[in-house]
Amino acid sequence: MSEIGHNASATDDRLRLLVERIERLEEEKRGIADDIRDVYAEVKAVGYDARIVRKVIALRKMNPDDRAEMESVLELYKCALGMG
Amino acid sequence: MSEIGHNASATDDRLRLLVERIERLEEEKRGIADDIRDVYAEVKAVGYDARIVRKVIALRKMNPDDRAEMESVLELYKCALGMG
Amino acid sequence: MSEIGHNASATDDRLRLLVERIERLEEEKRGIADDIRDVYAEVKAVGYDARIVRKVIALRKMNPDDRAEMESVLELYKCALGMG
Amino acid sequence: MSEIGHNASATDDRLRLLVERIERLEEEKRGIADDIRDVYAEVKAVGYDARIVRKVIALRKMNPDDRAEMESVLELYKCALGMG
DNA sequence: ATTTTAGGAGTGCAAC
DNA sequence: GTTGCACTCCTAAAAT
Repeated sequence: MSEIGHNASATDDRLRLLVERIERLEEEKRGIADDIRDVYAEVKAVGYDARIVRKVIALRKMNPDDRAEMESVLELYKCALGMG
Repeated sequence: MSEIGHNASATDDRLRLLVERIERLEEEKRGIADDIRDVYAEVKAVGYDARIVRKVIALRKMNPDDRAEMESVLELYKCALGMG
Repeated sequence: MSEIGHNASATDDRLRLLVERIERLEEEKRGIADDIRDVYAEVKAVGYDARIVRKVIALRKMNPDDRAEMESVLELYKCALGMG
Repeated sequence: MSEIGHNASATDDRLRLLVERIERLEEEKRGIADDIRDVYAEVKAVGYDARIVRKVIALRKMNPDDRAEMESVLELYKCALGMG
């Protein structure tokens, strides 16, 4: 049983270490998410519309050509639907 | 026990009925979601950009004043960030 | 220009029809979601914990194999923490 | 107009700074998400089932009371279906 | 290539 | 009214 027990323990430890690494990283990630939430709170506190700031940030993530294309297609569809 | 048994059954039935009503409604909802998916497939099949059609539909959901306001604020922020 | 105008209109109509179909379906979907909300209100009104009812319904959605797997994972977790 | 111009610039800078802080934090967050992905790759490489490891980690996140509640709900579900 | 799956974003609801 | 929570949807990665 000692052999088996030893092997099982080694396996358990390896799994445990991996799990703990992931959990630590997830905690860091959560911390950063909290920071982001705080900044959005500040955005709102100083009078900006957080929802729109989110949209702007999403737009900034796109490359300029894609953004221009998207915007022009959107205009096209809006016109087609009488929303111009 | 018959009293308790009877009460428990009545309670179980009431719960079961509520659960089954919810499940039936959820199934209906899923069916409609599937239909929507199908229409988007058709949107794409005839050459439109489904993602942008989604955006247009979201815009149509807003009342015109809110939409105008949102669009103007978005422009404002874009200019503030040199994305004009 | 009449040709172009005609084509453009036909295209516009096709888009519009698709959009309207989607909007009608989304409205139906919203109606059903409202019905579900009502049933949950009733669930709560007669004394059940709506949150737990949600969990029960989620469990009922799972197939037996997944449920069995989930249970074995629970055991695994307990063993890993010396709670076996 | 210089006053107004100055104020506008100050406002713009404030928005820009907030946006840049958010973008930096989001980049950090993405970096950590990548690290997590790497650990899961290692989990798999040494022979564990990453999907089950995910479930275990999710279970470890729950507090004991929630876990106890979940278990009792499982029982409830089984009873409701005559599997008690 | 296709299909599934996880992660993330956005939306709406309820509780405080 | 605001904050947090739950659900839904969408996108991007992974596996087959």
